[in-house]
Amino acid sequence: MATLKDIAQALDLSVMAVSKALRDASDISAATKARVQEEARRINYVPNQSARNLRSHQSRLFGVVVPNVNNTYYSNLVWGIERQAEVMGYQILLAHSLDQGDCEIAEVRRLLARQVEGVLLVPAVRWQNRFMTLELLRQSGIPVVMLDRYPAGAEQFQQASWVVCRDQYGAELATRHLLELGHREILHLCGPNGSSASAARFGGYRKTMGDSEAGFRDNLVFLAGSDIESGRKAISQAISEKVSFTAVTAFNDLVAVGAADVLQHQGFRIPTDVSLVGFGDGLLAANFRVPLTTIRIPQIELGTAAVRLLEELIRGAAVDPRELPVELVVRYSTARVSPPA
Amino acid sequence: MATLKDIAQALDLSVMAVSKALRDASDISAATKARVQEEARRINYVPNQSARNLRSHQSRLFGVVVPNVNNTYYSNLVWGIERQAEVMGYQILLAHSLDQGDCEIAEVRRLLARQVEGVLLVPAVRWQNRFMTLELLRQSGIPVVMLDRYPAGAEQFQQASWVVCRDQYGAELATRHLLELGHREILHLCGPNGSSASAARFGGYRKTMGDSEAGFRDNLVFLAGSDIESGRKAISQAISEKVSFTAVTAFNDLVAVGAADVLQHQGFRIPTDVSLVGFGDGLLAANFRVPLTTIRIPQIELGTAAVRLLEELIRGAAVDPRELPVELVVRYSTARVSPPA
DNA sequence: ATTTTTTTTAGAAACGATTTAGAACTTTTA
DNA sequence: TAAAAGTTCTAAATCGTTTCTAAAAAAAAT
Repeated sequence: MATLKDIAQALDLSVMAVSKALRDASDISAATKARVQEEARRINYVPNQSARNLRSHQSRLFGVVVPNVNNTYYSNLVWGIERQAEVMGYQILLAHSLDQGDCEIAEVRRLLARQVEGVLLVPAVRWQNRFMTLELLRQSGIPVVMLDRYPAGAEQFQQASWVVCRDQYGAELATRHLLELGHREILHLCGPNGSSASAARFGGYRKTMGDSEAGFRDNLVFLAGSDIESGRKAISQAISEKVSFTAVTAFNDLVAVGAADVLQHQGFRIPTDVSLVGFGDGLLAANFRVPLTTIRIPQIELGTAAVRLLEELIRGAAVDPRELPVELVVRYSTARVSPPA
Repeated sequence: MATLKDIAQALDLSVMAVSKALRDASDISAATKARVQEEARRINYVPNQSARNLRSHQSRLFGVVVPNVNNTYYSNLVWGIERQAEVMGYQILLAHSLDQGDCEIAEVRRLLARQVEGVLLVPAVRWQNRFMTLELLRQSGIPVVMLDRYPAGAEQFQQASWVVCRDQYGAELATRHLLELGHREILHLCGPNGSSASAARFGGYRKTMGDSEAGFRDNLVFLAGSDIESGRKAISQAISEKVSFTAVTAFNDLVAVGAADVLQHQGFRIPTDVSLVGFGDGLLAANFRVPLTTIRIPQIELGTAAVRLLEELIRGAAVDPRELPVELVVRYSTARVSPPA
């Protein structure tokens, strides 16, 4: 592999001059720069980032930790992150937490070993110690931006911030939409415990129900999770408990899909018998068996916004967390409540 | 950030001894190792990978280039890759080619600058020069494993290999399935030009049709691509050309979904009027409006197998490309052909 | 007690770039 | 014409680790 030294020798220059020429420094003549650049191209010179990094303490590397890229929601975040990072001249190291705290911290440690300049993190929902990762990052002086969710009390970490969507408002929109269609018995299938997004969406549901004539009743709330299977289980439980309902709000599209699956198998028609609202608006929502009414999250923007925040943190600025807007997308899984048979 | 030196000073040892102790070298006493490891933990020591890499020429880094992680198919590959890489002690740098040759080569160059020990690549379908990337990698002495597709003639690159699925066989399965259901007029919606996968799947379709009594007719073949929109366009063209057909084989699930969308809008019922087979079996296939009969690709295994091949290449072994098995998954988008009205 | 062998630790150099400081040369200014 | 200023390049030190070589200490053998 060619090095600066090779170029320097070929052109009878100092290594320094070559280094500076390639970085377009001001104190190198245009003629020399041209010669150097040509030679560099000729021998296919690729700078050694490890050496550069070691000396300059600039890795131009971001670490990204998501539960799994398998999930479209997270892969959209990663996509947004990578696109924006590339624009700003950074590359990304991708790691998976599997939503487990111990994996998360192990991965962050590995990222730190690579001298990443910042970390983008979808915090694992299950922590043994909620702040361990943030604490480690603080100790290392590495800023972090969380996406999608964040632990309550994260404000105390100066080098941390987060980008989420307006979860509570989104859930309010969803619930209000159902109320306006005449539904009164509306289930809520909660997301995983320990996720601020779950809490916020549940909060939006509870508030809207409480403010309505329907009122909030906690026997209409079921713990699901964030995947299809959890949606199946939750709705099955609701059915087996013989709860009466005409509509369902789900933590996300996958939970909605799982619920829809079971409902249809049990003979409920959607939306004739049961209306259903998802959250997220991934590819699946629009193309599901019955296209889902859902709350649209600007997933890619979540990623790009997070990188922008991270850059500000790196520059030492104090940044406020951001909340991105959401909107209701009405498709075919919701309809006016049908009069009781 | 704590360094080896800090530990050495605290324990009154040489930097070397500490370095070796942490790597569990054979010529350091157990007592010293214990002391060192304890101190390392105490001060939260994280080794500097850049320095390590610079000196030892081992980055323990793989570069991964996919068109976009947005696409579930590719994100599944990335997931498989990362999982296996982690097992083998490697981290991954993720980059996007957008399926464009110039992006691809630029990204590979950036990966090389990071001293990656190997590259995993889904080659862009559009090359200005098909072998440019492989050539660059050969020059740099970095092995590469391609996934999903590869340029014809790639055998000449000793440090390159690839992992694909049995594309041709899969298309044969799909076509035969339709023939067995009594279909004779079967469309094929091709994948992008320049992809070996497209060619192989088309080949499987052509062979099976040619061998059957139905025979192969090229007016039943339409160029689509790899996304939903391209599926829409291709089927629209088929309809506008007034081609008579009772079944469709699509390059992948997304193309199938796009086609189904248009078909249903135009009043065709699936599978009553038109049978449809996808390829891939992503999340969407099982949960689409009408659950798709499709060819299952072991996407995650594709990723893990690729990493294993890459490791062999790194060890200097000559490896043969791999073909992973596929299987037909019958759902609800295919049915016996209905007698002409 | 001396030599040999084995175990354990230390020193110096190196990896490939950048930072800092300053030298050599040219041009401008007084 | 000498001093000041600007331009262009160079030398040496350095980043944090590992490799290579060798020295010191401990244990075993004579």
